[in-house]
Amino acid sequence: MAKKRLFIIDAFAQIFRSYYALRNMDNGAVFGFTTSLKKLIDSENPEYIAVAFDSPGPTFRKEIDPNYKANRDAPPEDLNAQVPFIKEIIKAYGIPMIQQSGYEADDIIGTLATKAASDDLQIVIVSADKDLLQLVRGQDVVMFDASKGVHYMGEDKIQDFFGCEPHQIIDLLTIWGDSSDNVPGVPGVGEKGAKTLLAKYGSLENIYTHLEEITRKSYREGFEAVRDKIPDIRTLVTIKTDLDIPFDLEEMKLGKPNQNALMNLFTKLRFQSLLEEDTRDLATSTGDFQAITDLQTLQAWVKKVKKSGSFVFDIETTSLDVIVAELVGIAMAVSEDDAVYVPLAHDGQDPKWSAQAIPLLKQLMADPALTKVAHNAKYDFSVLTQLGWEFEGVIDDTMAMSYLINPTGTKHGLDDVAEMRLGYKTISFEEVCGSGTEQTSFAQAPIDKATQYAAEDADICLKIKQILEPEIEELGLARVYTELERPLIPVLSKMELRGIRVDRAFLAEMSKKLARQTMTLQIEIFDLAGEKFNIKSTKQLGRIMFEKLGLPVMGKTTKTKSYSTSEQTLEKLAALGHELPVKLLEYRTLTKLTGTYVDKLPEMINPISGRVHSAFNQFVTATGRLSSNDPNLQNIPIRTEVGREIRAAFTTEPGWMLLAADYSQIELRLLAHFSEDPTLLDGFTKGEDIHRRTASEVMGLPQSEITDDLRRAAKSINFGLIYGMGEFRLAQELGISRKEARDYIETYFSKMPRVPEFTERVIAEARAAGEVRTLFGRRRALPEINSRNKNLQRQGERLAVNTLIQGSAAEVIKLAMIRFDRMASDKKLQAHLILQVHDELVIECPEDQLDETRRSLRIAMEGAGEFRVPLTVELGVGKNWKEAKT
DNA sequence: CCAACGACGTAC
DNA sequence: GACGTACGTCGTTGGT
Repeated sequence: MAKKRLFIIDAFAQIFRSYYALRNMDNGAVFGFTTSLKKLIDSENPEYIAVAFDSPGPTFRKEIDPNYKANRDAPPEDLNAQVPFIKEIIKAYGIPMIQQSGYEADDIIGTLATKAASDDLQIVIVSADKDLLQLVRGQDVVMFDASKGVHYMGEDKIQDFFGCEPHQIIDLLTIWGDSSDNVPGVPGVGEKGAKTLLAKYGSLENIYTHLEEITRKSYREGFEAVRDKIPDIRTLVTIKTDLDIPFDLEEMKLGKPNQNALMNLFTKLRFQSLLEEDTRDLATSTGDFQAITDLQTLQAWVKKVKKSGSFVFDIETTSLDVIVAELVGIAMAVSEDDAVYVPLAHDGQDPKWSAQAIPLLKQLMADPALTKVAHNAKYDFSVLTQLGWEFEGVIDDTMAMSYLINPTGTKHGLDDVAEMRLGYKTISFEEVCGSGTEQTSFAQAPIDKATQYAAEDADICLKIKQILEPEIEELGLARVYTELERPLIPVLSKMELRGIRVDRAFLAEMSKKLARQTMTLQIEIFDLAGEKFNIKSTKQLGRIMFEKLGLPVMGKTTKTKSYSTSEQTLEKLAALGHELPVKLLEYRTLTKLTGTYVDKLPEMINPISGRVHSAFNQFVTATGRLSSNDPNLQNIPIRTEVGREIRAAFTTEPGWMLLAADYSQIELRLLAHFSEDPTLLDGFTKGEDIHRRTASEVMGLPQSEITDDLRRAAKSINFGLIYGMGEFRLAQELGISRKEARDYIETYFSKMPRVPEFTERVIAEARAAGEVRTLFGRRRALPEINSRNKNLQRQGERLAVNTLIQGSAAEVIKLAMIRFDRMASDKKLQAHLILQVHDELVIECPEDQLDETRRSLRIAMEGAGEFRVPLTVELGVGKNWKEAKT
């Protein structure tokens, strides 16, 4: 039988190597150490494993020779910061860490190797440090270096490295010394001399016996000079093998890692690849969940739910589209591993059953004393309210919790969170309903399979809640959760369900006009190019412009070394008097409009409601803004006249009106509030044109003398502050030199010093905490702000400032939405929120409620926060969105 | 045939 | 290398 193996890892050797190999990565040392540990375990499958650490304080060698390792720089601060994580990971793997005050890892390894090596146990030293070769003994003790081609190194390798016999290594090192550890050795004798002499005389002792025979004078003198010091040097280079450390082989037995702890660590460290890898082959659940198909059992469950005060639920439907979705069943859970599924409308089920069951379930949802918990509650809420169910009481959402805990980097789907937080792989929807063309509706799924799937989701959601809820509390996210994100969920649901009316005929007419213009442009472009080609292919276009027609290459090349044909490049070429780029710019504008909006919006009209129901996503952005998709209604054109025309297609029903309300300069007002800059505060308080006011202040001129150019410069800086703009970008923006841009910024900062003071404060706090917090306490982790990569650091600083301002503004408008929704329902207004576009709300209401709605909207928005400057809203009314904005 | 990606462009 | 946050379209690429 083969020997069992004990792998002993030289911790700092591995850590240093990883740190320098991955110095551009955040926590690179942790990542490198972890991956090589995993690789070692996977490829070698060790029976036993241990990690040896150097003692942090002075070692006995230092006492012998104060110069020992005195040449070493202190380890970089950001490496030290990573060590605790590495220890956590080793701990999660259940691997013992051994450290002995006053000794180095080498000594621990030496001792273990000597004590433990036996006929049954082979010691494998994991290190690339050749000094450790002195411990190698036949088959009992070998070295392992995964980074080299040769993995195992035995005694036979000693000749390669040292050119001497195994027993001569210590003598060799004593003579040679070790410059990296600042061990002197024999002066004047280097590697070559040491080897030759040892080969001739066999040992250091024998060299001294025959010292007079040595012909080279410098060698003789060297040996004479250190004769007294030889014992000390020998001690320095000799690895201890007799430390008094306990040795418990059983503890070193490699077991299963603590997946939960690892997942948490990898999540915290944002090691995406490790997270995926570690959960990839996890077993799926073989839980045994029951379906409820009789009234008595259901009644018992309802009773249990009421007694518990809260329950997790998850609905199963026929579609992800909430407008058409039909309810197929509901899963519920009140405690761990105790979930049920109530099938309601599976194929072949008796409709009498759902007629009995649904009222009981409805009653639960409408019970104000019961807290409901769901993952992505907006979906369940939407489907059920669409079907006429009513909700009272708190609805918790584990997706919201997951997002608030880590808004960047990770996904928040139930399956994703389960994998990450529980290390648990759920039954996939495909396993129940098939995939691709084979896919069937959930209603066709057999009830037993459906039960395992649906009840598991409820069970998982409950388990996730138990982990995330305390975390929300601990991370100080309770306020943003309970006051903002949670109450916003039904508001967004209602917005999505309501949708917006789109004038199909108007767009069809517009499409025709644009198609004619596009066709004309296309012909002109082919004419100028001298051939037909695909204008939308940047590759082909680049070839035509820069190779065939020889236009000057100005806008540099892109990442993939193709020519840039961006708007900026085309503008520059157009300015040189070239005709083709002018046509291309027009062509781009028109095809963009048709391709993205004019021809696409009609396709998005829901045949059932006749309206467009775009999604408003709450758990996507890094800052706390909403996002919108299918279609994205947050990037409908407004800057060009032809683009703005598209907004006229967003309309309302006869007898109804649209209201569009914008916050005026909300982000700059927040900048004024946070920085307490007197100029900004005064300007906003007096209702002045803020860009003109700042320009006046900075230039020391009355506002009446501020030219358009000066105002434009001030405006650019004002906005640039929010984004963390540098002088390079400002120069580009204003078409001035870098020096001029730098002067502008300097003058601005000197006249309004509170502003740079504010950004510096935010940055300093973000650096200290490794995260930034918004008005409501939302967090965004910013590991890059402490990176040793200067560019990443700068990036982190910009993100800190921008996230505070953008995120806080997003919170103000979210609160306004909640307030408006509540006011409208309190006042029994029929008004509905329709759209949110970051600083704008669009509402539709009956004409006869216009005044009341308008008042409520203004109050909801302007009163959404108390700041050092007023929040003001610009409010317009019209039959369509374009009209309402003017 | 499809998924992933790059380039580009729209919004705030 | 140089200003933040999103999403959609198109063409290309690199697989199946």
